[in-house]
Amino acid sequence: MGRPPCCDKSNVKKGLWTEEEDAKILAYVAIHGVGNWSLIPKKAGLNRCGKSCRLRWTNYLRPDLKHDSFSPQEEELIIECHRIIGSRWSSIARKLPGRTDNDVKNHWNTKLKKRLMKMGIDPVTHKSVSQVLSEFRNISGGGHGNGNSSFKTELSNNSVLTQSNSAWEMMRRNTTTTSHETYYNNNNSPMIFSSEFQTSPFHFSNHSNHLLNGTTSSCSSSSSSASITQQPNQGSQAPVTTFSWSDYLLSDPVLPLTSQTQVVGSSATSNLTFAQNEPHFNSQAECSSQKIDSQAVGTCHSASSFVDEILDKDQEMLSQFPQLLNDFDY
DNA sequence: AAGTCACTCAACCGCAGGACG
DNA sequence: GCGTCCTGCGGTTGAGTGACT
Repeated sequence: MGRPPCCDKSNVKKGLWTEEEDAKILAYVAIHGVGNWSLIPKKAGLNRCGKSCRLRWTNYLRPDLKHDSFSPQEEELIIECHRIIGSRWSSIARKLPGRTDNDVKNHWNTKLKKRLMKMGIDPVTHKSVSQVLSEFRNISGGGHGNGNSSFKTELSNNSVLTQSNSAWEMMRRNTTTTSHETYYNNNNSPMIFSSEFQTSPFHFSNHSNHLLNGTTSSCSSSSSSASITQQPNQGSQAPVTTFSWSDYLLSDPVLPLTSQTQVVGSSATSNLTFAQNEPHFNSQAECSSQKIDSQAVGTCHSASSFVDEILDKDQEMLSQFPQLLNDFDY
């Protein structure tokens, strides 16, 4: 037995709103404020579903909304947030004053997604197409020939995102603090996250400008705009371990921490700057988001061999199928 | 000028979760 | 604990519009 409809849909108007209807809502809200949207249509004299009224208000009539086009800074923030947390539009919209989740979602679907595709970046994973294809080939080929198939599967399943989601929620809950929060993955690696990202201006890298200008950078360097800061060596080399996808799921924060991987928001200039204390981390231009993600979720050193393999296969594919990327059609 | 296509964006839909009695 | 109501959310749809043929 399904839930009853919120209103009698046969007797309510649907479709575009008229100026008169807008005026009624605005007049009602100006006097009574928002709340209990199911009653507002009746009280405001509207033949609309309450849900529709709420949507009209939140997406269009709210006085704090911007109705101009998205700025390059806003676009960059959307792309970066999407890379981190995926299609959680309401969370992304909260980073953009005056924008609604609907605005952000529409802008992503109509502009930003296509822009990334044109640049050869998979808009879902934010990895280069060649990387995605390479991973797909490894997965569909059963991962034979190496011992890291579980790790590959993990990558394709966005467990990085799983962690980042948790980071994001933490960020959302701490809108005023500038302290660093720490949480842990299943390797018991503390991940330090700066909630300052909440309020600070966005940091633009050269790559960001490439994104915004629609120019194409090399695939292997084009998929992340997060600044990668190499920190000085901080202790011993990370141990080499065997990965499985579950190793990258966020664990209960109350579990003890033993290892040292950190994702740190830089305190001064950048909201989305990740720093690694992994001693072998390198931030060369060839470092793809794959590499960044790998390191963000575990021990860089352990992941790097896999990443190197990916990049090698990338080169191999390019040499074998030079037209592949140019001809790739979404 | 007319028809077609592609794009944008407002609006809808259904589900999930919280609040409350 | 359960049912109901309300709100929030993400995915999807379709009307409107401009570009193109």
